[in-house]
Amino acid sequence: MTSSSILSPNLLLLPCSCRHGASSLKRLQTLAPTISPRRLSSLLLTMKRPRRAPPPSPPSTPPTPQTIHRLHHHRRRRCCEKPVSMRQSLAAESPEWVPLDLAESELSLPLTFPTGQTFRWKRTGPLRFTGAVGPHLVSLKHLEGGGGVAYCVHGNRPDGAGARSAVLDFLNADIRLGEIWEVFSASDSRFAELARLLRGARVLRQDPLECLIQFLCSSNNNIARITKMVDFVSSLGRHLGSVKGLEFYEFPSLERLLAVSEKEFREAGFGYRAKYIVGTVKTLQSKPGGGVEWLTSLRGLDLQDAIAALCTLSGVGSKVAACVALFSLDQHHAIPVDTHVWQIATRYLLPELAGARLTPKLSGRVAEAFVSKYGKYAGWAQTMLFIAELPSQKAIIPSHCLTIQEDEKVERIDKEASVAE
DNA sequence: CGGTAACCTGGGAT
DNA sequence: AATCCCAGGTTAC
Repeated sequence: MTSSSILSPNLLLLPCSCRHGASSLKRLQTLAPTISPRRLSSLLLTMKRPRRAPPPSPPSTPPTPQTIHRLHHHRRRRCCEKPVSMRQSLAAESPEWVPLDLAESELSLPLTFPTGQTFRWKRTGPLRFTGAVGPHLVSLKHLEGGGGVAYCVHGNRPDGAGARSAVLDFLNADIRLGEIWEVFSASDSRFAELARLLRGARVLRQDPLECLIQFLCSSNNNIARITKMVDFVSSLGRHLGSVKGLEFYEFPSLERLLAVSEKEFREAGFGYRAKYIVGTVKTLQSKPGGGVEWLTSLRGLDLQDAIAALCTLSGVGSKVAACVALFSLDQHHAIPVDTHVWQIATRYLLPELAGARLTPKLSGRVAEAFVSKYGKYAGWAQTMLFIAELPSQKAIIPSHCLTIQEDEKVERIDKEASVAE
């Protein structure tokens, strides 16, 4: 989301070159292949790691590959399920809703799903969203009276028993939002004010391949078309069912994606991103042990190494890499810096840079500033601040909390114009 | 090395 | 109606 989409029409005079970043890492690697990835990343990504905090390692969610995860679920605890006949009769019209043990303050669906983290979940009710979690077709909804969130599994899959833990894993349920926000709020009064309004805005823990392909589609693109493209990719996967007239699919495997040509992606409207996807899929497939395994292994790396590794993939620059790292690789202090985050940062974190244009180097400084202010969960803080600026949240955010207020637009334009002269 | 134009496409503004 | 601008950027000069 760039400033203009938020601020709308009269920012036409803003220089658009601010989003023309050079990417660098990949190019450097081709120019200087002898330099190690670690060295490269330190050259390009000045992002600091939190000072004392060791990487978080939630006890109940080890970095197990998703595939093993599924097999695991497949094998256990089938005895606890209801008889198949009963489940079948129930599922068609009135699915069985099971409460998740998550307080309202820990998960707000409208503040989590339609906020640009994933394009695969669809709104299937006022307070209800539906999507795939691995092989499970799941709906989530808020219970009435602030009773938290419940889920249901559609389609009577035989391994439905694994759905609950898969959903909790996907929701990053081991991370206590209340606790980390408390820390942010203590040192940041603006955060504290927004936090009250945006209670329950979480960072998801998506499947890495699924996340990567989605954000590969996102570059220099708009939400509507990204969604269309992601829908196309999804339709290559196994059909899981339909809810409220919407079709849902398991995300296609790497092997399935490998079978799609650049031409096919282009014809499906991917534009130049077709090349990126085909290239990335091919590179992944060539990794020893398999691309999925390789991606998952990035969960265990330091942030800078994970980013550097992702940036070796075609079409992945620092922004996409940070999104994948934050939304799927447990890199809680990854900061996806776009022009919008830039606006927030130059106003609240780095006022001395106000007016400058966003370059890769400065984007590194922004990330650094977020991490030194918010610590090991800086990415979560950034996500909440980002959500606050979304047009869809405007209604619930008082204007004095917004980075750029209505009456400032004119001033900004004037400033830009005078700079240009 | 740091800055810039080019890249697909479709919707909305001028 | 034709044209320009823009969209959660990355790549190649």
